[in-house]
Amino acid sequence: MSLLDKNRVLGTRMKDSAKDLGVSVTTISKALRNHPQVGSKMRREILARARELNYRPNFAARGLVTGRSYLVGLVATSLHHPFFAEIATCISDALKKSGYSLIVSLSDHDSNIKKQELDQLSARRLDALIIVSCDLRVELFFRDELQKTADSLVEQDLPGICAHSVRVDDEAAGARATEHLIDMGCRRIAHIGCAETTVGLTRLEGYRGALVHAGLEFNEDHIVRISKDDLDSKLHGAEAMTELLSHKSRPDGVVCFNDPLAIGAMYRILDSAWRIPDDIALIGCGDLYYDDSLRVPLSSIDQRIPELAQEAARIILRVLSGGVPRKPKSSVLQPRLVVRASTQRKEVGARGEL
Amino acid sequence: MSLLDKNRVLGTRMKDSAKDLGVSVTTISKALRNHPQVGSKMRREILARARELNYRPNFAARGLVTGRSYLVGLVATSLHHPFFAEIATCISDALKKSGYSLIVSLSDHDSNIKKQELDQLSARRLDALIIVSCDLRVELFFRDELQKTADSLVEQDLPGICAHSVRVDDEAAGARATEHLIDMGCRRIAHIGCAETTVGLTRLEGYRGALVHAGLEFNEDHIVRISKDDLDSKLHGAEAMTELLSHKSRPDGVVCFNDPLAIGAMYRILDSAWRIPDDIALIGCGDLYYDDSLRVPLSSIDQRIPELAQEAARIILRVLSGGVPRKPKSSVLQPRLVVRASTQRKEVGARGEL
DNA sequence: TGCGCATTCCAAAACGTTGTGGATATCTCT
DNA sequence: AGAGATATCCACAACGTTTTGGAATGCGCA
Repeated sequence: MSLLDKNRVLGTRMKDSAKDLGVSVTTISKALRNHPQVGSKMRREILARARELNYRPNFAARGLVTGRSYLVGLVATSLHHPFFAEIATCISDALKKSGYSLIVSLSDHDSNIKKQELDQLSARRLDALIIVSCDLRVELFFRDELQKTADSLVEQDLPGICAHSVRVDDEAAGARATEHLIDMGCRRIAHIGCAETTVGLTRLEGYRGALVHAGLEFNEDHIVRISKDDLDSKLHGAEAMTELLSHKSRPDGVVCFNDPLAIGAMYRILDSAWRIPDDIALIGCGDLYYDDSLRVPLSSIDQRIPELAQEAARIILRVLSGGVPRKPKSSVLQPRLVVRASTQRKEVGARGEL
Repeated sequence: MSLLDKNRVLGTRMKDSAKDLGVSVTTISKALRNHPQVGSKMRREILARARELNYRPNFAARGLVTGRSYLVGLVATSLHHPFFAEIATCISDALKKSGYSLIVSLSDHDSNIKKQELDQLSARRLDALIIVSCDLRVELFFRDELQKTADSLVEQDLPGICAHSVRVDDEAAGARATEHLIDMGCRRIAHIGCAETTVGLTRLEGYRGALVHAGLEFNEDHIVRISKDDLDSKLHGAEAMTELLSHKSRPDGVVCFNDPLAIGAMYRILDSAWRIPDDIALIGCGDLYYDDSLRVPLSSIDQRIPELAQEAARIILRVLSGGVPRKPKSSVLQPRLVVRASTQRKEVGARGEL
């Protein structure tokens, strides 16, 4: 009864076809994996029978002997943010094609990864681990464990961890956005950003660098720093814009840390009867929140998430297939400018017209 | 070298502590799982040693003998939609506590589940499968396979499949929203909905039922049907509202299929210089897109996703722990009305004032 | 002392697969 | 025909855990 039950749930085994066809399980195992040691007519016969019986290999048994689980872990803080959801979707997509499945581990409520969670993941003998997080506290827990599995991969740079790393160049993101506004003729370019995250600081650095490089003045009055928890709030974007508009030297261009902030700024600008982009050009970052109800289509910086995910998957697959670059490599993708109406001025190159 | 490599990656085994402590692996196995057959001092000793060696059980080996993978699959079309992201997060959270991990399988690009994907999932011997999808085509592929695993669970009702089911009462959602507008004194209540999905049709049914029950007229001119692909578009909400405003009998209340449509409608109403909620009361559904930049905070119907996910997890855990209600049970959660400014009229009960 | 009974431990057999080291045929070339 | 190569196939031992059916020990009790 217990045995019967098990068989029903666990499905057919190699042994079953073996008895039927009068061959050994070894031969079946090899036939199913296209091992050259088995002849073509035999292979055809075995495959046919396997299909008949609806045979599926038992991953647990296979994993036990090969030491591989064909499982990849994804650790993230949340799926609510489109950035993470997009990453998860793309990675799952890319890995699936090679027979890997994705285990997600989310630490939504408290942003710390719990000990128990870590234990679970490492007990599963994951073939690879992908960490994508803006929260550096993740690092503390994972540092010890990570060192042991060479096949891990980190999205953001976590200092002190030996792992592959794929990320987008945040400084370039800030710089590209700023340069674009400069190209469009803006001369008093403001920044609505965040000083509490690494990403925010780096983009700010890119913004500053672009200004300096173009010989423009870096004006502290043109910087508004948003708190970490208010970053996805259009309301705070609008408030920041109010502050910028109140200064004596009104900006003629605004680089925003992300799209929600930019959208908030946009509404405030329009409500104050300024024109976009003619009076004030506006650009966001992330290109995730493009919203068809926007009054002016928003230019943004594409973070190239699909390529990011694909590169991560590519590295994992290469490491796992044995063609190993054991030395952790850190690859940096260049963000891409997406120009829409919010920055597209007709009279390009007409400098200093204000 | 190959062996050495494996040991490094696979970690310490029971055998290792066994040799150290001079006990058998059986005893260790039982001690680690709090089996009563092992004495308390021995257990303490073993646990201490395991902690020292940073021992983690090998799930593959355990799964091979127990027939359980401690893996739960989640099949969804996409994580981009907040509804799915929320479900995934909550389910992962609830299962994690009992030692289960969540494997996600997304079929984003083509909405059909691919054969290969199904094979992968069933090869993993998942302990349970959760299907959450608006797309009934999923059913065709899964019907055969699902019948074999009794521990599966479906979020939406899939006809012809024998499985547990947890869902929110869509008809009630449509009805609650409509009743609320009636309570607020609305008499010409329009509906911006969708006739291409089951959910849309059921909510429409709830809307109609509430009208009839209150003795109000069901007016075909007050129904706008949005195409399945435009459901998350504020723009289409606005267009629908334009159409409603153009009719001779202007609605004094609008029930929208979801929040994005409602937000689009809201902007069109305000742009046409009508007041919300005094001239036109407005309610959405889903309560997912609450947006702090909204000009009027939007009333909505809470779909109770966390409870939905927890109920799903609870069923799974109960089935898996052996206290089995083998007969598939279908539980239906009641949606909850969330009242905000877009429907909150001061003069409640003042009926027929227009 | 000898008997029953807990308590505490263990050896051996699973679980379903893969890898190793032959064994047995079949062909090729002299 | 005989030697060597080449193609097929197979028995057996892993992999790390759980489960089963005892075996040993210590205890009270007659």
